[in-house]
Amino acid sequence: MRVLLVEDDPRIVTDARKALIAAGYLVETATDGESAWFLGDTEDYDAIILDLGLPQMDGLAVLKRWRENGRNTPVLVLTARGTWSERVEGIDAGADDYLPKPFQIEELIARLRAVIRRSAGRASSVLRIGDVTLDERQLRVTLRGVPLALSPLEYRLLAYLAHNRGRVVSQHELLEHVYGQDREFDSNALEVLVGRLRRKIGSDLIETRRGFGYLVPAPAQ
Amino acid sequence: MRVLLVEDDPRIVTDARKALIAAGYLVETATDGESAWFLGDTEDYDAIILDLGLPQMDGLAVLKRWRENGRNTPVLVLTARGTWSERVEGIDAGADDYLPKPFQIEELIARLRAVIRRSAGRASSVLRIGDVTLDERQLRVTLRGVPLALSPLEYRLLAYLAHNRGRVVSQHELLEHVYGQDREFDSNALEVLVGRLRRKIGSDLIETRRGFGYLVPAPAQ
DNA sequence: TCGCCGCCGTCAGTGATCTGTCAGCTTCGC
DNA sequence: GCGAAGCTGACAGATCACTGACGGCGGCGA
Repeated sequence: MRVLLVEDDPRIVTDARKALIAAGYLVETATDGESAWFLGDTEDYDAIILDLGLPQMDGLAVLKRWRENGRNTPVLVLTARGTWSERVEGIDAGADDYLPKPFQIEELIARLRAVIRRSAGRASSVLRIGDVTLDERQLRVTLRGVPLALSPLEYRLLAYLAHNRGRVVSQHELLEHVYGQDREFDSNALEVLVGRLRRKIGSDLIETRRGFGYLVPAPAQ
Repeated sequence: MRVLLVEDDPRIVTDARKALIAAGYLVETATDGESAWFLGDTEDYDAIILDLGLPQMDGLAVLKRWRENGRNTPVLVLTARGTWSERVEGIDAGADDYLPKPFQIEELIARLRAVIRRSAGRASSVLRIGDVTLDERQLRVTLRGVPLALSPLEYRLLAYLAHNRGRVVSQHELLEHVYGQDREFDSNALEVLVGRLRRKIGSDLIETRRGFGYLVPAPAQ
């Protein structure tokens, strides 16, 4: 975990740095707004600890510029200024958490952990099967980067097979999971569906195990 | 954005409710712990504002029971009790933020915005979606810099989709968060609303995932 | 109090898409 | 080579979402 500490008070820098390193973080520091902005904009940190009272460029301005540039590195704001309007501004500028000075170093570290943990929860789940990418949040399927238009049933079929990659899935099981409970077996609807899906994603991704079901092979190791 | 306000002081309820509605939120209220717990456990809110001093069941107990049931709706805790230990208890019970009484209504709203934003993993309170800018602080929506006049429902719809950018949101979920408890499922009101919103913001911002719902695509990386 | 206006739900029509069925064909295992 | 299993193209009914029109309702100013 790599952390940028932006603070101009040397005493706080020394103390916080020591504690952060002891807590297992890789710490880099900036002591003025200009260099803080540059580092935060060009380097990739897991979190930034930002003091609002800075020489050269106000911390709030730094934060706003990062956010305007689309940087969403989690930022923990430190401030001595306790009025509510300042706090509102800090919050609205895009701070992820807020810690008034003076603070216990333990609380700083606890909040930093929390901020990083929250930001880690944002990762989206994307499955890759050969040339096909399946983004479950966006319900988006791409083939070599080209978006595919799958129907709801086709999507569900693919998603189920992808989740059970490396295992042969029976037609019966597929019917249950793709269509739900009330499904008749005396139809070839599923076979038709598989065919339509194959035409879109490439016919080699889904293998047929005659008499048993279908299979998306596990990646070769 | 749908918010549950749990508070027994009628004065605060009235004031806060008015301000929250003016800020574009869909507000539902509970005045005692029992009903608060029930609503928070059964309905889906984007955030909950919870007063700790409540009749029937202590706010802290309510919060703990939600968390024990796996509910992780962001909770903003209000309390008159300002001691350090109470605050720690609130945080330990699973509060996402903490606001001591008395408070300015502006700070309440700013913190609410922040809590919702963080739960969505978003950094800034100004959302940009293509040519459209949504400033939640000012309740302003612009298209290429030109202010747009959105109705309350259109605003809530856009805000909810924008907050859930990159995720497909079902019609059912949208009805809940835009219309609240008194929602009807056998109507195409939502489709009409989407159509009206699209006419104002441009028809390509909100994608339809037939059979699944709507989506504001994540920014291209 | 009246009338205007904006908001918003309803409804019906439309086009597009989805999907089950069927018939005929291919493939596979034996 | 045979039969069963699976595949495919064509078709049509069902479903879904979009749109324009209409009108009820409430707020607001005269």
